[in-house]
Amino acid sequence: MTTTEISEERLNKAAYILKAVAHPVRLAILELLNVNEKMGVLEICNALKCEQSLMSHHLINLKLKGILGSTKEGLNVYYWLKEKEVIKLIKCIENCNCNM
Amino acid sequence: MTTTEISEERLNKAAYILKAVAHPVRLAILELLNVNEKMGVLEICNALKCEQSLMSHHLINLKLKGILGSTKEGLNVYYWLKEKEVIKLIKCIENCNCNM
DNA sequence: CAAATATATGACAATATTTTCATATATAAC
DNA sequence: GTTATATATGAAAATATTGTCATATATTTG
Repeated sequence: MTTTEISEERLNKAAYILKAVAHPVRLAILELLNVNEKMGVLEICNALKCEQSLMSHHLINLKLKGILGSTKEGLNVYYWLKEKEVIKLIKCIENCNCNM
Repeated sequence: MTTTEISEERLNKAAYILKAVAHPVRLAILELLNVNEKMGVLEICNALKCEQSLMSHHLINLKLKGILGSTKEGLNVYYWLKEKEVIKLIKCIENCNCNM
């Protein structure tokens, strides 16, 4: 295995995780769960004005990548921010002097 | 203008910039230009084994968003990393405990 | 000016992501 | 068990991104 291969794999992984985060609704989920510790799906839907099924897709996407955790309690499923590190990505972007 | 609107705009912008970065070749460009100060297009193509036209598209994408700068000197166009802050995004992702 | 070189552009195809919708599943309440 | 509620799932449509190719433009060299 060459150094280039390792590096390529590393960049693939980084891009894969960055892609998961690079969506306005998913960023909003992260900020919400950074503030709120633990929230049910409908709670998140209401807070972000996003339809339930679409929200499920987003939440499962983030969970799959280890960014969120979830637990079922009765009828509700609660999600939380497992990988707090990702909040720094948003802070970092906001420090940038980039154009829209 | 409500707080929610401002926040939505802010998240749209953050997602937009994160998307620009969330690609293995574009991440590689950033790392290369973080180390190299200033590079011509063909130099970058060769270093990253990427076809010229595709590389132009990537470079122009990053430049459009203010992440890279460029200057023409004779036949060559040199690109550099204008927004060094974005390198922190990669570092940040590498500190995360996320899954592929 | 013709030829060579470096880069950009634009249209299009290929592929991936996002959204929607209908429905499935699981649990709780009656 | 029937009904109501919360969430997940999967297919398909809508949309966006990525990659390819042919060619345009600009500059230099002979």
